[in-house]
Amino acid sequence: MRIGQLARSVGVDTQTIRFYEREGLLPPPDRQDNGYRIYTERHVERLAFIRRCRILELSLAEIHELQRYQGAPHQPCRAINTLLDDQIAHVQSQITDLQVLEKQLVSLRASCNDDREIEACGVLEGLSEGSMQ
Amino acid sequence: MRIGQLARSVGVDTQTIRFYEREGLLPPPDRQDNGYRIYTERHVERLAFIRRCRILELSLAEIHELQRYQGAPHQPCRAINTLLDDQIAHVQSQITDLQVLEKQLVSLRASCNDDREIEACGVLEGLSEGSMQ
DNA sequence: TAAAACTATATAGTCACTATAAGGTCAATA
DNA sequence: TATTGACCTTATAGTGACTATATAGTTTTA
Repeated sequence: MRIGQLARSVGVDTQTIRFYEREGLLPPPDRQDNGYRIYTERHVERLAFIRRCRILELSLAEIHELQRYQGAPHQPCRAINTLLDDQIAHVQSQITDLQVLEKQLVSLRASCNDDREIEACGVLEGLSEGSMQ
Repeated sequence: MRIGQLARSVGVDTQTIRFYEREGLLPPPDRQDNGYRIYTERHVERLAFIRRCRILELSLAEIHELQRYQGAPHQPCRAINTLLDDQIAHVQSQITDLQVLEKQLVSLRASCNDDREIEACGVLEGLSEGSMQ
């Protein structure tokens, strides 16, 4: 299949596919005489793998790492689980940070309604005078 | 004061200060004969305002917008509150997304322990076979 | 036959910095 | 006096994961 069909079947842009190839995440496929890339089922699977990892917000470097593990099937899988544990910890800390941020924003928002002049706006005041922790 | 002292007093890098100046967020200060920037208390306040906004994850464009409002003190402050409401909504949706992500990661992680070979690793299997929703 | 849909490469833009290079200025010290 | 070190200047490139644009060649469809 050509790049457009691969793109549609996995749900990514053709540009993204070429980008993954340049980055070494997707092996360079054979070419037709006219230079068009021709992909196989293997490529579909490989690209789908990448996308699933991206949905889980693994970085391209981490995906690269996972691909290296795939090439060494008889090694222990501890490193894979560590990678995932790190990602879980990272996501959890992001959630915590955002919850703090939300509280700050909501509290700032509560300091004003919509019927004032900017001069008297509690929000701008709060931001200007550093009444944040 | 010079750029280093401003940087220390607000807790940013000198590069970041010059960057904000280039971006139009911080007004260009006067210069000494040797070309060094000299800052006033006004600049300290202005920079601190920017940093407080950044802590709340407002974009530089949004901070720019807030600064424009500061120059029009007799306009209604509805737009400011809308900006904040949008930011709150954005943060809340990020939190929701990350919570879904965390569930997926934890569930994937539960499919393996550390004592297998990569070939049998439940994590890699889960990622490869698309057993995700 | 001509238009449309597709493919190719190369290059620049996004965001908010951060890093690096290459150099000028100033005060204190050897 | 020479030099070290801390500070300042500008310009340019890099980060991550794409996304957009420009330009051109090819295939398919009307």
